[in-house]
Amino acid sequence: MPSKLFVSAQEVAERAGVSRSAVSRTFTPGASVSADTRRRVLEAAEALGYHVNHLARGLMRNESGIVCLIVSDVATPYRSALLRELTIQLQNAGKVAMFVNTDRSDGSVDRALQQAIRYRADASIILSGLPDKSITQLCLRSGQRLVLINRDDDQPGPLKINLDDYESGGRIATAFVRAGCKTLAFANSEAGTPSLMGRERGFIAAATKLGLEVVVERYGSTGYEAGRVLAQRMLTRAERPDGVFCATDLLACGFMDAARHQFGLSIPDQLCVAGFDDIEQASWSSFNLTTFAQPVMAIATQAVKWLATGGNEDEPEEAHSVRLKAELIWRGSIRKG
Amino acid sequence: MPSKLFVSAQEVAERAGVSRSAVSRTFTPGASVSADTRRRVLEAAEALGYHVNHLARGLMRNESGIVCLIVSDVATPYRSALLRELTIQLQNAGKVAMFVNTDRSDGSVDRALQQAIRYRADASIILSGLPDKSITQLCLRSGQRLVLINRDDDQPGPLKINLDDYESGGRIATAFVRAGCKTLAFANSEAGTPSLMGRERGFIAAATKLGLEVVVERYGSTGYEAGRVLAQRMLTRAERPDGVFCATDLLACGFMDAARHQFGLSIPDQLCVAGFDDIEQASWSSFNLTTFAQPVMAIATQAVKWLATGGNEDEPEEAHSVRLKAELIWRGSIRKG
DNA sequence: GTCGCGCTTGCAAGCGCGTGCAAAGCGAAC
DNA sequence: GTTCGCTTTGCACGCGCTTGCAAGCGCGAC
Repeated sequence: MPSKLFVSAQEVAERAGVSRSAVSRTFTPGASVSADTRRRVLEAAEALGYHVNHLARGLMRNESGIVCLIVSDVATPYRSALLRELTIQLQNAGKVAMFVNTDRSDGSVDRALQQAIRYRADASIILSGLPDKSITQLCLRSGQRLVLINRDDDQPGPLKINLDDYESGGRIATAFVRAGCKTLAFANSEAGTPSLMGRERGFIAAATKLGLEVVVERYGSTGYEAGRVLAQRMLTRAERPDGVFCATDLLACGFMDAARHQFGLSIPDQLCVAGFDDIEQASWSSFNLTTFAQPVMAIATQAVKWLATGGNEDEPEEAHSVRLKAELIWRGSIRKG
Repeated sequence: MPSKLFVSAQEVAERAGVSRSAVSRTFTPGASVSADTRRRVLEAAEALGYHVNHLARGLMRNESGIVCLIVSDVATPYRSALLRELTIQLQNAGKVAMFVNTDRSDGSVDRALQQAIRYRADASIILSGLPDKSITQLCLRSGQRLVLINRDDDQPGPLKINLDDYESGGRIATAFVRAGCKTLAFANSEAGTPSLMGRERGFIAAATKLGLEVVVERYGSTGYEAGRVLAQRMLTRAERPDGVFCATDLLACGFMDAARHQFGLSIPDQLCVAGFDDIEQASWSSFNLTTFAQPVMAIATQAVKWLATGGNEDEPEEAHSVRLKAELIWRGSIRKG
């Protein structure tokens, strides 16, 4: 318990020889203060090291300026990239990011949202997991905005930002066929989130339409290790696939490493690989991975814009949903058709 | 401006038929409430969806529960790993993490600290950059704890957590010599932070003592691309180094990729490489990098412990400084001696 | 029956701030 | 000099909460 030593508006007022209201108004954009008063207040504030107490301000204004970011696996390249973009844009919008880490345990997201409520966050952005419907309702009733990124929930109210996962799956299938691949495969994790499943379904559908079957394997998380295991499973099959779409770049990295170092395969000559996310490592020359770029910046922009505009309650539900396009980044892990 | 719809203690009190104080006490650990009252309050709170307003609580208690994390380059593997560990441990300690992104611009860290002050953060943890002395003082005067990680500042007051960078440099020099390396080099960035320079100096000192000279190059940031450039510069020298210590793993990854794919060198046969940080990618089979592990967990533990114990003002200044050991992780990028 | 003790409970003050309201100040217009 | 209109200023209240204080209550001991 720190002794209360933060300097308050009262002290500034006394030093500047004005009323406390004058101090308050000086730090409230748009309030009516004469140039002279403002100057004296600012001088006193500077000298004393005064900074407006946003806790108290939030109490009055009923608007804390806090936005809660709810996310698991922060240390993952894609997640941390998105996080970075979000925090930067939030800062530029005058908000401050509060950060809650979730694990995969039940109710973890719910607890995170309760934390957001306790701090009266203006909004919460959910990058992982799905909250319980009741708590979502509580948030919305409390006037808290909600953004779901790649979550694909059907509750009305939150802003939902999604990608064209299904179509991307289709696009890459075509690319594999053009490259002359005969045996396609999809390497997925067991997570089974809507985005991952969308890619899978789109890939299978397009391949089928093109007259090719797709082998699907699902294992573990969306990380590097799972990619290695998937490679072991797939590359030992009687009919070895020669075109593999991995649900994420990390899976692809693990897959490629195993394919090359354990199976001695050459990419893209003997095996074509594609990923999804366009994490930094995808561009490293060890991988040189053809992949889909998550429009991280656009996602963040959309999310922050929604918070800023204060999105009307009465606008049509369609307005609460945004679909962005994942851009295909062509590198060297698929043969040129 | 959300209409005030958060439910307050008052409403809970009315519904439960008790006074507002009773509600407050129910949610204050250690306060005196009868089992019966507590039960009725909890029921009412549950029904109404009440959550204590931590903004108001912070105002009274003069303790917000907020800890501010100040960091640049969040999307970098090492940073995000540390961040992850910190947020998890903070959460377990009942704190909540507030997140401020800094760029490399002047005063960026100072602005971040001001943000921390505005929200009356109980503490700030600085992972990047260095604050101005005046603002550090202001923080301390205001009763805010400060933690500097790998920052090596000499101001008294903050807790300083550092590694044995110098000694690590020495250890790896020995390893190179044992592996039979004849021409050593140190690949550094231009950042020139104390930790990077410590590794450099320790490496040079040990190598010199062992009778070897060290070529030093510094370029760019601590990232992959800089590693590539450094490889280009170093591997085209007349006397090509055969043992290279890279200041960070990312540099090492870039260096290795260039060495293999551009110069056709085989690692560790023709070239030994070591890094620092032990980021996840270091363990990938494409790199299989011998490196030093940052004791991320221990760093976080130390930082959080310091916040919890409320560190006495009057304890000796030495207690404000912690030195941790980086563990050498032996993989395959250095020949066995 | 009375007293005293310990646990509960309500009252009220106050944390630092924003803001409506009315009084004050000031200059221009007549 | 008076009036009008606009800007600036201070007062006082309230945001939702914690907490010291004193009153209330139940109960066993005498």
